[in-house]
Amino acid sequence: MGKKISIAVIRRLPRYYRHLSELSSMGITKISSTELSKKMGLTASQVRQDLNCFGGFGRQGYGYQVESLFAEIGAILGIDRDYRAILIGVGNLGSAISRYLSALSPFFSLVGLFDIEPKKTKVAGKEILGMNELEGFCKKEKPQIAVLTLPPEVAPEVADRLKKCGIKGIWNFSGGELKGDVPCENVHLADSLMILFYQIGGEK
Amino acid sequence: MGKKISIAVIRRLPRYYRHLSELSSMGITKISSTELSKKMGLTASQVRQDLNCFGGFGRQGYGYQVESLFAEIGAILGIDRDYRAILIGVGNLGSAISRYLSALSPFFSLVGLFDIEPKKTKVAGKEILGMNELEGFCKKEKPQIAVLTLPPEVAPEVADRLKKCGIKGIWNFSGGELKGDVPCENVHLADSLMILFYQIGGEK
DNA sequence: TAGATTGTTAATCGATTAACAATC
DNA sequence: TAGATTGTTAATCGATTAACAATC
Repeated sequence: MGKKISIAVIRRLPRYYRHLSELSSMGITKISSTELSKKMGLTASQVRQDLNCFGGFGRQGYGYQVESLFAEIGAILGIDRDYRAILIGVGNLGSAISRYLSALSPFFSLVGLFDIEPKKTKVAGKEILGMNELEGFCKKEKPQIAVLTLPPEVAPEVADRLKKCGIKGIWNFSGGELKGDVPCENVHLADSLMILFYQIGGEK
Repeated sequence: MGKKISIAVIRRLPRYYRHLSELSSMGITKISSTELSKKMGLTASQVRQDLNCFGGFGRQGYGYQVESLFAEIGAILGIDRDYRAILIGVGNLGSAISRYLSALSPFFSLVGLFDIEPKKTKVAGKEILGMNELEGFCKKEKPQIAVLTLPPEVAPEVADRLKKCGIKGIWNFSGGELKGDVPCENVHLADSLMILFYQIGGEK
């Protein structure tokens, strides 16, 4: 019904969320689009356009209430709901991300860890299951999110299995690209590092 | 002199690099803009526009030579040069990234690890130095890149010190935003996860 | 009321797509 | 040569910025 929200706007939402959180913890209760835009390195116009995609959160002649805007953006992003996730590929990166996610509890629950070779040692207090247990586990535990910290060669195949398991979103660290209709956020570390190389290289 | 390359194009370069690498390892020697665009989910026009920002790499009536295009893009990104880096903040994520970077050797050298509390245990075969040794170390070892895997509160202050140490680029995992003129690539894990939440929430 | 600042429409800018002449 | 496909210019689309009327 309403006009579609562009991906560019969505990608700015977590930044708004972060800056509003900071303002809030500094005890600031109201902010104008101009002040917020300066803090964030945007134009005031853009701030107002962005926020108005979702509704009139401000008050003319006054500005925006920090606390309520923060809550609104959190709700739009869907921070509040309780997410359940599994992680597949418990190598170096997988272990680190596991601990990172475990620390987000109770808003976020990492309910299972999987690896091609199940290990005796626990990570983030959880045992590591073998890939053959994936389908059974998902049937029982119903995670919505799968974190892929595994090699790019196997990512597409695992993604297919996950789709059949009812996974609703993939956080992909594999470095490969996943096609298919399951929503996916890619964290391409190698790409990011290459872009840094380019930037260092100079503007040419 | 030539027209400036847009950031949108730059961000696609690592993807081209990745796909060309794959084609190359499959033994494919030539590819047309149409074929490459299909593989990557772009338009053929865009592929030609992108590549032409840097020069006429193709041949009319034929297409692009996979191997040489791969090499060209690598050179544009600056993959070849030998980078030296330090990493600051050897927690879970820092340890994992250290090991990731160590595996890139010899094209990339992680020469030093730092933490507020220097530890006895080595990570990725390297000892962990205290922050007071930062300036001296940089003077001697001349790293160009600093990887920040530390809390957002301290990131700006550390970034300032790094600038004075002659650091040319920052790979920032802190979750905070760095202002200043040192080129910086941000890996915002929390932001990425929130965007996944939004996508799962549905299109509205 | 007067001043401030939003919400929203219009103008501008830049990036993507389409078209086609050049040429291998 | 005829066919294919690039390089490049022109057209379109979408996102950002500017402007201003609405209103707190």
